[in-house]
Amino acid sequence: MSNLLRLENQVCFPLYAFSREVTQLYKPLLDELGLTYPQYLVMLILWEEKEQTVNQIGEKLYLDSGTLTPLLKRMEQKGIINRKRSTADERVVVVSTTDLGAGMMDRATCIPDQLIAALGLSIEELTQLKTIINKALVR
Amino acid sequence: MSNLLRLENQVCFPLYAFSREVTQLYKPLLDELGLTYPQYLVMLILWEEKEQTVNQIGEKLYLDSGTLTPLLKRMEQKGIINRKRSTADERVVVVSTTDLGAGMMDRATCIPDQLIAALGLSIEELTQLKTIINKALVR
DNA sequence: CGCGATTATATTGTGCGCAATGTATATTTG
DNA sequence: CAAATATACATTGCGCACAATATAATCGCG
Repeated sequence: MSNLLRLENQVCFPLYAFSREVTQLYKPLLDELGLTYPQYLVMLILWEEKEQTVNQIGEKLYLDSGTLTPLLKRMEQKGIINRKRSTADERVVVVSTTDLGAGMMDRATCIPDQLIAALGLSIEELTQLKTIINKALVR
Repeated sequence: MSNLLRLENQVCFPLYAFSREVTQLYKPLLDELGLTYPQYLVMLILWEEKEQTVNQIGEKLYLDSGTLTPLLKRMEQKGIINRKRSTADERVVVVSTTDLGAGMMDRATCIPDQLIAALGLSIEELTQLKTIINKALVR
């Protein structure tokens, strides 16, 4: 068979497997905050900028409303974010952290370091990884 | 706020976004075969070795029966694989390609090259990416 | 102003991914 | 050999992802 079709020769399979692996590495850390990984990404955005529309969140995370609407509703249920229609434009839903959600930031500050340690890659490797991936993402 | 919590400073977010992006790049190519990306990975395994147990597939793809059982049933429905209990050990389900599934390999040979082109990364970058990720995966 | 086009979000349906649990079959051990 | 244990797969339930479509609000253009 074609060598290129061998699983061991795939470039994208390690990427796919590693991405899931990383989510698993986050899990024990995020469990303490009661967040999933996509929910954590939303919180990162809201900790930076208190008010964001669904659209803005979607553009930053490359996710559409089919994913975000139910995800944000679950976060609202947990009491960590608010969702309210903009009065200026009734189509827009503005998302913001509640006090509870804002207060979680302190407990999250240790997560990046813990995760980097769990990955077991050097800073150079991490930088290379990020550089290569960002190059492909930007296109 | 902590610099490490900024979305733009995350290492894992680009990985997560890129992994999904790559699946989207595969989509038009795999649509012609009627496969999803995880199903394509299963076919790669079966094209290499005609008979594989659910367990062997799971170990190679890092997926459990909760994912594989329904996925393999869908592939069986499409008529591209067979699932049958081993007579030697009734617990084991042996998966193999049908003639239809085996015949799809020819049409798949062009996919790796097309995908690499779509990624827009140099061979060196692809090699680096694979090396770094594999190092983290092996641990 | 009115109406077609655009925009923002929601809904529906399908397919993963994974934790937790169930069930049947094998294997090990006393 | 029987009971305990381990193994292989299936099932259930939940949370993403994403395509396709729906709905409502706004915008732009004549």
